[in-house]
Amino acid sequence: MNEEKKAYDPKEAEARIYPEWEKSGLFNPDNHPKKDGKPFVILMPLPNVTGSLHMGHAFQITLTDALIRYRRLKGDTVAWLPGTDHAGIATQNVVEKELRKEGVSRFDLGREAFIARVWEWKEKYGGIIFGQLRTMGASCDWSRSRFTMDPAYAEAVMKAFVHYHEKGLLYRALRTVSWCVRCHTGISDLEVEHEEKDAVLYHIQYGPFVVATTRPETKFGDMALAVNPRDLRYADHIGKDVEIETLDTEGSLDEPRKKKDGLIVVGDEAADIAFGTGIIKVTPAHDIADYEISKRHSMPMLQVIDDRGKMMAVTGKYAGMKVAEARKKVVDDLRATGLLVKEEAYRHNVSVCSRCATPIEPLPSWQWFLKMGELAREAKDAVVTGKTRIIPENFQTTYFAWLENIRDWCVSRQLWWGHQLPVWFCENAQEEIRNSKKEIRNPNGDGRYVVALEKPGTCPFCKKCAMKRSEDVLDTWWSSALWPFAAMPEKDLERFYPSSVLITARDIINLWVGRMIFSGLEFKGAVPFPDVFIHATILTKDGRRMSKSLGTGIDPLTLVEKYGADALRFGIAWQAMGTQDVRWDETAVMAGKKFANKLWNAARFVAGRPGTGTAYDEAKLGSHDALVLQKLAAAKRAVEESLDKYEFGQAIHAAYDFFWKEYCDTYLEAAKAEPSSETDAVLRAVLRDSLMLLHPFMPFVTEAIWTDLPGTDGLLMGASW
RNA sequence: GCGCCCUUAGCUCAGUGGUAGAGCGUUUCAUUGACAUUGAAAAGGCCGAAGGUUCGAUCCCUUCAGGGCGCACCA
Repeated sequence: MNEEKKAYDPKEAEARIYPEWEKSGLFNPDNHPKKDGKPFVILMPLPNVTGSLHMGHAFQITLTDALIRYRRLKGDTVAWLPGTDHAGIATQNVVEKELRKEGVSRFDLGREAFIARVWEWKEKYGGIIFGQLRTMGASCDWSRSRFTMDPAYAEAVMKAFVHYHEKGLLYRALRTVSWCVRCHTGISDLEVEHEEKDAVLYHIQYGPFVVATTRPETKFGDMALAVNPRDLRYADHIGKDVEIETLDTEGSLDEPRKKKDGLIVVGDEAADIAFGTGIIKVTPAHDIADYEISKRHSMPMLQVIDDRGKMMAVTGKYAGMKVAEARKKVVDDLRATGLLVKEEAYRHNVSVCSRCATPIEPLPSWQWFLKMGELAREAKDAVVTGKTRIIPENFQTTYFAWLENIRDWCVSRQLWWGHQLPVWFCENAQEEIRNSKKEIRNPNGDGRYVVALEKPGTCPFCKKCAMKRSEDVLDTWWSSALWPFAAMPEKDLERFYPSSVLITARDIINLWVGRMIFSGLEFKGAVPFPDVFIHATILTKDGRRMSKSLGTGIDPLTLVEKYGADALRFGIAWQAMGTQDVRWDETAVMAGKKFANKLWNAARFVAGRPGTGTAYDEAKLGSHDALVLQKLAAAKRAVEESLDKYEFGQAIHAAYDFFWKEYCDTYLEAAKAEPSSETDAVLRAVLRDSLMLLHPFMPFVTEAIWTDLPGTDGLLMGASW
């Protein structure tokens, strides 16, 4: 320690110490002196390869590393397993955006070249976040890092697909699904978000009835009208055709005309007597609820909007218009022909793509679905029976709500970046479809395919074609669901599965945690972790969400630059009290910087005392000495108890209070007044233990002091609690 | 719409069935002595509102107000 340096210099220490830790090999449990302890394993929630460190990561890394370092000191065999997620849609979007700047689309490049481009991008930027995690002091076992598209990982992904297919849980179907016209893919229910927006509820004349709808432009795909069977106003019409007047799609855009048509009236509980006029126009191709009604009544469907969000040929003169434009025109024409009865201002939830916020366009398409019934039941049971605890408990509600209303998981995506499905189609069958007159939008719409890890040698259907691989890829969450075990060597699997606790954010409880739970049960016969700790979300000081697009984000790296990594970690842990959202307060980080300095200077004082090299004799202790030792023991207990309950804030408050008040302000001052060699020895011993108490939260400064403290050898991170 | 959570000092948050706590901020005093990134002290709160239970409530119950979140196929 440099005697002349009165202030702690985090930059110098951090730059020096992290490489020392890495060089020591202690991050890897196999090199750790305590490699035969009880395994303590944490799976890192996979950052996207598109990612760079944000406050959410910083929060999670701080808490996880605190626990990891604590358990390592306590003598467990600790493994914190890092990795990155290929993040299908997110990454594809980023690279497409980059291409757009060059004036090219992915279609200009073609699939192969585009994927090569994404890989290039991944190689260049995919590891950036790991460097940032190092800056934060994360003590991960980098030697065990995995990427969800590593060859071994890809193999596990493919095997899981084949497994579910053989078990009859995976099937292919033509369904109206949530579709993003911008990302150009179907997405799952969990990737749909709802935004409250102002809209207009149009009341439209349908023969003798009036129907209220927010989407008049889909009327060309109407297959029926639905009323509630208990609705006395309409009950007599159920099962009957009604003649209606509707817009004529022929002719010129300038001359709106009416024509006669017929629609059947069905009785269905989905129709809410109290809403609108109580009548639904059933448009199975463009509304998921309507699709479900259509299934119950065996109706056909007619697609009128295409996968780019444009009106299709069947809409005649409206063909080619974008949805918004078509809506406006259709409303004008309805008004001109007298079919528009009323317009009503209406505030409702609009479904948007969670990736790009584009309004969802429900469309019929061929997709693969994983049957959720049995898997969901098992996933629920795991939490009900306590095999996995969700902490805090009230997040169980989120989990159960999802599992109880769950629909089959749409796992296929019409993207290029991702795990291509191990599905092989008969080319001749596809050719037939292309030549047939039937309107089948997806050329994969034929049943002649094989699900297999390897491409079949001969086509079992036509015996001559080469067979063509499905162009779809898997939902990115399919591969992350396998994270607790995929591509893990057998030797590691024995020790590291199941892991000890998962520390993650609440927005992926269902997207990720739930899916890991049923995948773990399915493939390993055991839940992947006994505890799931859901940490708080960090908000801005005025209570808004931190978001890049709103410009409300705070960059943790800037804070590290300004105050040091320990200070940031301190500030985060200090505020991690309950699980209530945290309104970010930078003064806690400043307090952390001051505290690091306090530690540093206390150590300088102790180093300057003559008697610190020896052990103290308990018999010779004075009352101050005994008291500080007693307070230390209490603080130690408080830290242990708090960390065992994932109460990080409470833990660091206890350590802070002890060190600043009891040790520095009280004991150290008393030691100045009545110096003795026993006191010097106690000063040293208590400092040593304090460093250990604080190391999980402030690893750099404690390590820096430890190295120079008499009576310690090796690194603090490898020491014993 | 249903469900969950929050409301305590100027700010961000702890906390307990029985004189209210921390960090930061504010005020006063101390200064070459580990640290001014300091020490000592002080000011500052009818613990969101109204009822109820209780000998007693900031804490338990009910209702209300404000804020947040989750879920939902109201067209």
